[in-house]
Amino acid sequence: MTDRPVRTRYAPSPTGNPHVGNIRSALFSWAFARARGGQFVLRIEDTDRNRYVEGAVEAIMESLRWLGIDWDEGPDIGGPHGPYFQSERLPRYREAAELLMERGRAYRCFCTPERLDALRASQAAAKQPPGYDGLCLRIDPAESAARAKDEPHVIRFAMEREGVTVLHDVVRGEVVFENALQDDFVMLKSDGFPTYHLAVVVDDTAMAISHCIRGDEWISSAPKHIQLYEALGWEQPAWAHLPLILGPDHKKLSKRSGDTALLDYRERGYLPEAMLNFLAFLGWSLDDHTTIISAEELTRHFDLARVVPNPAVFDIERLNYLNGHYIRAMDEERWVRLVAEWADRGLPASIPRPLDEAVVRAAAPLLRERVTLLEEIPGLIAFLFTYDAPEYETALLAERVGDAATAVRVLDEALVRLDAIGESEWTTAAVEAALRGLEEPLGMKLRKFIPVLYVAVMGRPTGIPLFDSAAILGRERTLARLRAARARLG
RNA sequence: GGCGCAUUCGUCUAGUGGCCUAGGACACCGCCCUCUCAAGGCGGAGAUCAGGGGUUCGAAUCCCCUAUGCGCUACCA
Repeated sequence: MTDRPVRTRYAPSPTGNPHVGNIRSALFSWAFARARGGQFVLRIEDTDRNRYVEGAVEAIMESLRWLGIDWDEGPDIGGPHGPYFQSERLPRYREAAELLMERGRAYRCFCTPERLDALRASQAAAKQPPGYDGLCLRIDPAESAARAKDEPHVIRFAMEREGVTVLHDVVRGEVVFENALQDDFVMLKSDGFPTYHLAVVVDDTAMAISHCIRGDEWISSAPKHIQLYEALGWEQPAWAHLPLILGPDHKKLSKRSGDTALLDYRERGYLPEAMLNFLAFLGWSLDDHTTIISAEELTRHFDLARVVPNPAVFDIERLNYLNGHYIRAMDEERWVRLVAEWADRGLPASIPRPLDEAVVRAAAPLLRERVTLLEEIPGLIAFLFTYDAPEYETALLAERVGDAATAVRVLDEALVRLDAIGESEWTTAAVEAALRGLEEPLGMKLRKFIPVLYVAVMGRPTGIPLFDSAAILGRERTLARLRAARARLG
């Protein structure tokens, strides 16, 4: 079962933007294949024409690429087991269905959706377990074939009803299912498309998938797949059902329990390595202390044996921490590029483009320790790109020092000292020296009065370091802002 | 309702009979550092291992029962 070469796959349906839970499954499948020197396949399960969403395939590939998950075979690059769209593999499913009919393990069902609905309703009313009642199973094969010519029908799999079906799961061990409780599920729909159950078995076999790694929501249908493998006489892959990822409400992560599309996180300024690191430890661990891991290390050490069985809550705080960590860890050039990109994207249109590269470059190192999400960048440096300080409440000037009179003294003294610095000597060090010199005459610590100047210069009492900011702004703009603040106080 | 899975600090987890008076990380609190805010350093609080029975010299680790949570129960995946 596991002595085959390792081949795993990620097989999403193109029904929208992939969610983080889904991508986590892709990540584990990929990491496992890479760790074992195997292959990773991307297959698109587009068997439900009603739920197909335009652009979803592109979004799936974009999501994987963003995290650096690469595939060896797939819809875009082809491969020896193509095609990789299930909608293009219809004959294979029909072939399998027919083989099963010949073997007496499948039958046509002519029941209408209405009858099925009514059946379910009456079963529910009678507190009976829902399931097909086998009406069409009793139709004579000859009659069935005749009716099939012009009557819409599906093909159902005849589940074994005696005994039990045992799932040997890599993460959960042995799971036993009572066959008497099973249902003759539809495997080929009336439109000729297969349902997931048939398609996954046919394709995983055709594509030589060695490990079926998927979310835990699939575990209840595992007996369907196992019986299909047995009826077809094919070798099962090793099974691994991954724990679900829960939202803050402790329910399976979905649209209603918060935003979950992977790419949304990119838009908000999360780094791919932070997301990958975060996802890697949702349901898996390397050892008793590692919390930071790179894609390279993950693909070297990942092992299904260390996947835990219990569901994990998606903790955004942890993701935020990791994002900050990777921002601080990246090399200087990349950081400058990111600052430029996000500033350009988020700064008001009133600021002329292209943005002053020297300012961006000077501000970048000041931003590094203060940014958690890239989207915070514009707000922190907008004041560097305008002549005047951003709008602010005048009262803010005096807030930290207690009273307006003190704020006035601070501004007056600062103006005198700063004004004494010549245009050519205007540097961070000079500004710092001048302002530190204020402690004496003002009779208070720098930390006590400096918030006044922060507000005057950047419109807020907090932000990137003031001395550097003043240096970047230049003598004229800095003095103008201090004078403007002084004027506000009368 | 039925079936299935799960249950260690608020959260992610370590732990496979003695190394556990349960370790790490995020978040939280305090101190230090400090031009604000952060970042960083140091320290703290936080889990009677869901509850109850067993087995054993000894259990978070093995067995049984209960509770709770979640998942599935479609011609969706």
